[in-house]
Amino acid sequence: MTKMIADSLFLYHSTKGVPLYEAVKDYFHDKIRSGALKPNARIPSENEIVAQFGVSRMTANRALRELATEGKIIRVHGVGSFVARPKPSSTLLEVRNIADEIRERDHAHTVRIELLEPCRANAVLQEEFGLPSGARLFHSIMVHKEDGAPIQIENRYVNPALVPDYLDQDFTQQTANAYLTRCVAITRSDVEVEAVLPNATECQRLDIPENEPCLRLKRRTWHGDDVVTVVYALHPGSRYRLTSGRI
Amino acid sequence: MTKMIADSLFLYHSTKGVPLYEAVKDYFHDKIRSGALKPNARIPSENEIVAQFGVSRMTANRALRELATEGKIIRVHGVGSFVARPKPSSTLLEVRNIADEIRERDHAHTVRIELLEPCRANAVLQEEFGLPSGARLFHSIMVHKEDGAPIQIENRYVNPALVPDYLDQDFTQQTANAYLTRCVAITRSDVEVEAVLPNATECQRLDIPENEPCLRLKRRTWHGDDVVTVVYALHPGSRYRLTSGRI
DNA sequence: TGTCTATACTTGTATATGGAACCATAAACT
DNA sequence: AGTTTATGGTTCCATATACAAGTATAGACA
Repeated sequence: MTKMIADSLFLYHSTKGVPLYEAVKDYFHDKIRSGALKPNARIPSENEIVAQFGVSRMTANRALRELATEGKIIRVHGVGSFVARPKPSSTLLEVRNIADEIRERDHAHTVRIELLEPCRANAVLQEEFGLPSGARLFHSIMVHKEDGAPIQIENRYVNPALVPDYLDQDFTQQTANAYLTRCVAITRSDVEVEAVLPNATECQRLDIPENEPCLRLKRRTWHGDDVVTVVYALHPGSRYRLTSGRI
Repeated sequence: MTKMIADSLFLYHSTKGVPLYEAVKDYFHDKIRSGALKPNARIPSENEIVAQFGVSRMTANRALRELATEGKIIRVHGVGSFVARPKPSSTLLEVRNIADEIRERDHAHTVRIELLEPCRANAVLQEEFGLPSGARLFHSIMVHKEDGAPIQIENRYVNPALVPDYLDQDFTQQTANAYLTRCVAITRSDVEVEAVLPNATECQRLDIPENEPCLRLKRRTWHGDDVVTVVYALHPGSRYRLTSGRI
């Protein structure tokens, strides 16, 4: 009677090229997805898998271990393995580089540099960078365009200690983002998104009417414990939208 | 002379409770993070690790294999293992359940049900659900409040084929989101975020002035190939902000 | 009845061993 | 010179084996 089960495993493994441990993984993963194994249901122990499928315990172990790290099942030392509850529906939104996004749509990306100069940190920037009062920073303002239409005001502050040559770059050839990521390794970053009304200058730069709402992204990037850059990106609501790829 | 290297591994392993393969992982992970091993640099082969650290090849294998699945290194069959290039900076934004978010801030979450009835799909909804023209749907509108202040209008459409009892629920006890995720397993979802100006009704429901910009999230959730629900969530820009936890 | 103990079963780790598949390079051959 | 063939190194997979450590349960004991 172990024959039937072994056969269904064989289905997964018959197409050669699939490792045995993958076949075992897929076997249980399918049972979970189809609902045949419901949340909290018990998964056969490693030794039971050995007996039923005729594989070694180490390959059973690898199959279950990887299912666990993928969040499909939960393993409890000394007790057993159980189907994990599906994650509470939270969706991940990928905030991407504007230039890449535009190019991927096969549109033309151009940038206009409005400002590129040193400056001093005000109270807010001190807080963001975690730097002492009046610290020196670099400041740039650029307008990104998609097929000629302004789509983002990039208002960026840069830590000169980490990127001393920032002001000398030609950002029409290489976006600030690209330069910075090549210059220093990014270890962490965070983002905030909100809806705001732009001021007069911003309206003019984005070529939009006075009361058009905008998406404002604030993104901080870190190298170790140091903030590399803080960028405020302002997008006109009519021409831009954040999208989750998938998942 | 292998002694020195073995000693530095011993540092990681000396604190008992750390498995050997973890110690090996940490050893190389630290070298990568510190910059001692730069991108594309070669990592010792499994056999070299065996010789240098005196561990078995399988534990060296597990260490490197896990580093690879974590994206720290890249392994090439028949060639060797190499330090991976750090990911281009794209950040993930987690879009969460509004009620959970509020409760996590230790604030009071209340909801007011404005509408709960069957309806027919218009052209847009047909498209979203992938249903035939004039299909039946359920429609609900609720206003979520944080400590009494309106913070979200949840405008939701539900596929009756998957959730036939939607209209009979008491959504003051359990949010629609919670009910749906308990009812049917969510296999996929996507989100879009944009900035918009609310209309008069929405302003009144959110208790905000006419020209306050709002964040509008559209979220579709799937069960297999079927759309379970489409929800439009409208947040006042002054009281809400999307935030990335970390990563 | 309540408490301790032995036992069996579980996952977790570590080793030794073997073969397959893949790649680069050197050597042999045309 | 150009092509083919060995060869040594690499990752990858699978097995057999052993012990450690956690958990639950049955049974002995007070």
